[in-house]
Order: sequence, then C-alpha cells, then structure tokens
Amino acid sequence: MATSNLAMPNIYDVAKRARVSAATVSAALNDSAFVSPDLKTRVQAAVAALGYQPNLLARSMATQRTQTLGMIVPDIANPFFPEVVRGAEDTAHAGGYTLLIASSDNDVKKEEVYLRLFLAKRVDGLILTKAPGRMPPELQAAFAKAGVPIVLLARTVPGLAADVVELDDKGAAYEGVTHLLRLGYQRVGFIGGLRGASTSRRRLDGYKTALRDSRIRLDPALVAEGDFRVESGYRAGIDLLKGRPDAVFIANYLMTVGFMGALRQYRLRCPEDVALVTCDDYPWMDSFSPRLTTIDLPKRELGAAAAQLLVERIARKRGRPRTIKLKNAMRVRESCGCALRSSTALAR
Amino acid sequence: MATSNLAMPNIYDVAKRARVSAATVSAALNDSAFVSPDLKTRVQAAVAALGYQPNLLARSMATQRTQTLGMIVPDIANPFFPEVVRGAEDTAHAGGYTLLIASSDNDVKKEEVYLRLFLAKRVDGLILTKAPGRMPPELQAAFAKAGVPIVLLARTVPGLAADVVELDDKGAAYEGVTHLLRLGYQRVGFIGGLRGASTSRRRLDGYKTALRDSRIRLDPALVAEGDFRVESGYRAGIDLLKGRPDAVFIANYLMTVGFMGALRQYRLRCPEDVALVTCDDYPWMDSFSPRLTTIDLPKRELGAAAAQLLVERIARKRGRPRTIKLKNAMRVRESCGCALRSSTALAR
DNA sequence: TCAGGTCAGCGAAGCGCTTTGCTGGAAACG
DNA sequence: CGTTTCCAGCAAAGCGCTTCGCTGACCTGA
Repeated sequence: MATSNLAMPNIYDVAKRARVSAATVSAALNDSAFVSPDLKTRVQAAVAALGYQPNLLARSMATQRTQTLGMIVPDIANPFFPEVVRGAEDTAHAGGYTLLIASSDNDVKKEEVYLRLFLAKRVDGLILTKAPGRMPPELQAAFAKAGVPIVLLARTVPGLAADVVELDDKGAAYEGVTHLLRLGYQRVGFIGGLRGASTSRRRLDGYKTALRDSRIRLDPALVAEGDFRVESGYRAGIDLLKGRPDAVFIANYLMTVGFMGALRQYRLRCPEDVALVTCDDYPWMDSFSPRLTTIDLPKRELGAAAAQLLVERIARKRGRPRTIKLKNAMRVRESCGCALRSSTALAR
Repeated sequence: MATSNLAMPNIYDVAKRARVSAATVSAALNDSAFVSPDLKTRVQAAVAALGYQPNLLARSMATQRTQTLGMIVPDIANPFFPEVVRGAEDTAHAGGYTLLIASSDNDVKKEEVYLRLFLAKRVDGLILTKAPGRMPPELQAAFAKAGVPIVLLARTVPGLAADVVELDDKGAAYEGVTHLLRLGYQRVGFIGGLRGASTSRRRLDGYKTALRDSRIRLDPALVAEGDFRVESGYRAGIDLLKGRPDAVFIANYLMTVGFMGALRQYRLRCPEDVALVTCDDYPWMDSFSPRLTTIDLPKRELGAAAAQLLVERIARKRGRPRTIKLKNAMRVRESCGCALRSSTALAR
C-alpha cells in the first residue's frame, strides 16, 4: 500500500502514479531489465513529480549490500588524518560508496565498540588506520565470516591477511636521519611513536640503519618514545635534551610541536642549537619559523589508495592480498640547519 | 527461516537456539516488554554463543529511525573542521547516533548531491556547517516533509527555521581589530571570507564598528575578500599590501598562511612591518614564529553543541528553534606586536 | 469449582526495496 | 490460420527486524 503526504513517497507511490508495477519502477531505475522507453519516461516523470528518493535501507536489505565503508582513524582531530580521510572520501564516493568514520583514540576498547557498530551496520568493507595493532580474534572472525574485506592503512594486524597500503617508514627515517648526518651532526636523536605500532618499529629501524651506515654508535639516551601527541613530544624532548643532541628526527608533526616547547624551556634555538627533521608536511610550514624540514607522507594518496583497494576487493573477492607502498618526499627547509651547515659539510 | 554458517546469524537463529520466538528475542534485547529472567538469560547465552549482531538496517526499516546524523562541512581537510567534527562525533555517539560526514567544497551542486544521499539514507537529522548559504527549496521541503530536523552551525540558510549554533563573529572581528587599534596601529586592514556567508558579513560588520568606535575612516583599499583557503589569502594579501596597512585582521588561519606568503614576497616582516590578528587557534601556534595572536573559536564545543541540539530536537520535535551562541577567547601572542607597541600605546 | 483477570510469550504483518519465476499478448513461422 | 517463440511487465516472496494483538496458562475471588 502507500500514500501519505506526510512521509516520503515509496516505490508503490511511484508505481501507482506511472500506472506500472513496483517491479517495473525498480527495473527502470536500475536498468536491471529491459523497460520500454515509453514506460521509462512515465516512471521518470512520476519520480520527478513526487520527488521520490529510493530508500537505501530497503535497497540494502534486499541486495545485501550497503555501499558503505567503515573507516577507523586514531583521531580525526590530529591534522594527519583529515587529509587521509578526505582522500578516502573522494575515492569512495567516486566508486559509489559512503564513508563511515570513527575516532578510536588508539583505544582498543573504543575501536572494538566501533567495529561492532560497523558490523551491525553491515558495512561492505573496512579501512583500519594506524595503531592500535591488536584486534579481538572473534571480531576478526566475524568480519571474515561476514565476508567484509579489510584494508590496513599504515598498520598491521597480527594474523590478518588483508590488503595493505603502507608508507616507506624505514625510508622516511633513514632519509631524514641521513640528511642530518650528512650535514655533520654528531649526536642525532630520535623520537618515535607508540612502540606497539609496526610503523614505529620500522622508523626506529631506519634510524638505526642510517647511524650504522654512517658508522655512528647508537646512544640509547638519544632515543625516546612518544604517542604521536603534542604532550608526549614535549616529555620526550625534556628527556632527550639531557643527552645533548645536536639534531633530532621526530616521527610526526604533533610531537614536533611538543618538542619545540621543550626546546623553549631549555632556551635552545632551532636549528642553531638543535636541528630538526620531522615527518608530515603541511601547507602552513612555509610561513612560520623555524621552517621545518620534513619528510612529506602522501596523506591524501594514502586514503585514496586504501579506498580504491577496498572497492576493488569488494568487486572481486578473490585474489591474493595486495600491498601498495607509497613514496615519501623530503622537503628541505630551515630546521635542519642546511643554511648554517652546508658550507661546513661541503668543506669536510 | 535461517541458519547458514556462511552469513551472519539473524534473530531467528538466536530464537531457535534459545528455544523462544523471535519476538521474545527482540523484547529481551530491547527491554521493550517483560521477559522472564530465565528466558532473558537463555537469549543472552544464545546471542553470545552465535556472536549475534542485530542487523541495524532491518531494525531501521522496522522502527523508521536510523540513529544516524548527516553532517556537511566545507572541507574536512581544512584544519578548522576536524575539531568540529570530533566534537559532534563524540556527542552523537554518546547519544546513540552515528555520524555521516561529507565535504562540500563550498560547492552548492556537491552539497546537493550529498543532501540527496542523506535523504535516501534516511538520516534522522542534519548538521549544516558554514557556507554555502543557499539550499534548493525543494530539498528544504523534502527534509521538512520527511521530518528531518536541521541544525545550522555557523551558517544561515535563507527561509529555514532551524536550531542554530553560532559564533560571535562580529565580536571576534571587533575584539581583534580593537586590540590592534589600541596598540596604536593606524591603517588596519581586513581580509574576510566569502561574501555570501553570513559569518563574513558579521565579521566585516565587527571590523567597521571597531573602526567607527575609534573614529577611524574606513579605507576600501584595506578591505579584501577571500574564500577561507590559502591561495585566496595570498591573493588578498598581494592586493591589500599595496594600500600600506600597518596591521591586518584575517578571518581564518588558512588565509593567514597565504597572507604570510604575500608578506614574504614583499619582504615585509610580521609584526615589525605589518601586525596580524587572526581567527582560529591551534596547538602548534605557540611553537612557531611569528606566534600568532588569535581569536580562538571553540571548535570542539561548536560541534558538540550542534550534535546535542540535534539529538534533543529529534527526541522532541516540537518547540521553538533554539540558538546557542558560543564565546570566543583572544590569545595574545606576538603577531599583534604587543611587545613592540605596548610601551608606545601606554604612553599615548 | 469455575468465571474472570492477568500477563509471559508468540504469530504474523509490515517497513520498502529487489529479483525470480511466470503470464499473456504480439511477432514469427510453417 | 494455428502454433510456437519471445519478451515486456507483473505478482509475490524475501531481506531481518519490531510490534500489535492474541493465546492460553496460571492466579484470584466468590
């Protein structure tokens, strides 16, 4: 039945007005079967006249597909992720999918709540970003059983075979640290992310490799761990600066912001007293001092690649897991002390 | 019927296992009717054993509510909005709602596409953020007809009676400009946002009022319009600086970033040659020079208030539209030239 | 003991779509 | 002209929930 001018019109209202059956309306709107041009026109007219919008819930019930992707990020308010989300959003929409976004605060419990919600909402796919690494096995099983593919973005989950988009974490740290070493810095420190995250391990690895390649001994006093947030960068800085580094590589922007606070507190200048290379690049970095030398991680591409991988995986379930590895690009500005050091370095 | 161990279990699977009817399972899970403790236990056991997750699509079909809110922002990658979204997200989830987010790029067409999508997805409510101001009347009508309440966030829509969360735009500009005038600047410029947006009008109004209160003539050469993006701030700056301002008030952060580029091009320093006060405050501003003096708009509260208003409005449809106006807070740092000027200003 | 009342639990309808046969009229063919 | 073929269009089932109204077991009171 149908017709109430209080609620939204449904497919039967359209059918009645176009003097056809609901099945024909459906066929006409989805091109799912041949419908004569005449009827198609009548259907379209009725749709327009009533302002009909198909109820996507009902469609999803019938088709068993929601055209929705779930995406979990640590914190949308961390400036790294909005870009990633935007990349994913645009790509998802281009492929006919809507994005559901949630911030986990790197809290396994919170993440679990959202995962269950996504499961209950019957998302067609899932993008998991960054830490935390763990995921309850029964949830993993539930997604697998439901046939919901997962894409991991700069993250690994133990025991999960999934498509992956990853950064060159090791390369980023290696490149940044090597740049500093080439400039002649002797005591290069390192502030990494959460020890649990695989990206952190790889960055630390890049740091160590860079030191080794330059035949420099690693001083444990110059290595600190943060959690990617401002406060942790500050604390790591307070700690690290006791070791008298002349340069530091920091794994992300927010920790760099905190580290700058530590520098201020010790009345040290950047790059004169301590040089800096950090990850993540933002449009405003050219406009404020010290202008940071960074390893630019391709945030938007990261999100876009993840969404693309997911959409394709949904289209054809089969096939071996794929990995996309995106390249970094170093942006040399002032915080590395290039301007001060280049002559020295060349002279050596 | 039911039972396939390939798909997710449904309510009949649970019912069968607990040896009750589906209606009883539903009642037990929703506390919608009295169910004896014995059966309730059995139901819970069956739910746990099967890993049952109610299908929210089906529930929404039956209840005619999706527990979903749609939110449109100009661009999630603009650092202003992630905070707003995060505030809305947390509040929405606390109230049992999920947030659907989309970036309109201030494009009326794009916004329309997303609005239709939200309509088709049967969101229970809508948060519209910032510009653009227009909204097709038939879409407005459709939402009204469907009984979907709308909350406007720092934005107005002609002909739409809705709950509103607004900033003190006029106050922000007034306070910022007055601060500069008090410091003794004579030629204070203004870079505003899109002329269409109501927030832009109000900020311009604040600027004018501040000038008038200080008995200073408005020089049209010192007023420019941007679109809240970096590039427009640069262009506005190139333009404005020809008028030789000694200070400028800029309506948001990204345009300030662009403006700094213009300053660099003219080899002008901030605050020595041109002082600056801008809107939006970010955690990293304390760490880089020039340290910006800003009017801090309470981003997270903005989003939280909007979501709260919306959830309450959904709960009880009736009632006059409400308006929540949030307060700004000035953060005085260096870009206003306080350090250079305060003595002068006091001496006057 | 039995009529009437109470209420735990259930059957079935319905939310708005899609999709799988089926139907019946027109076209094609002998 | 009768029979077969074809296919545009339709009726009805089903997706997985909630909820209305009913049933029948048990309790109460005369």
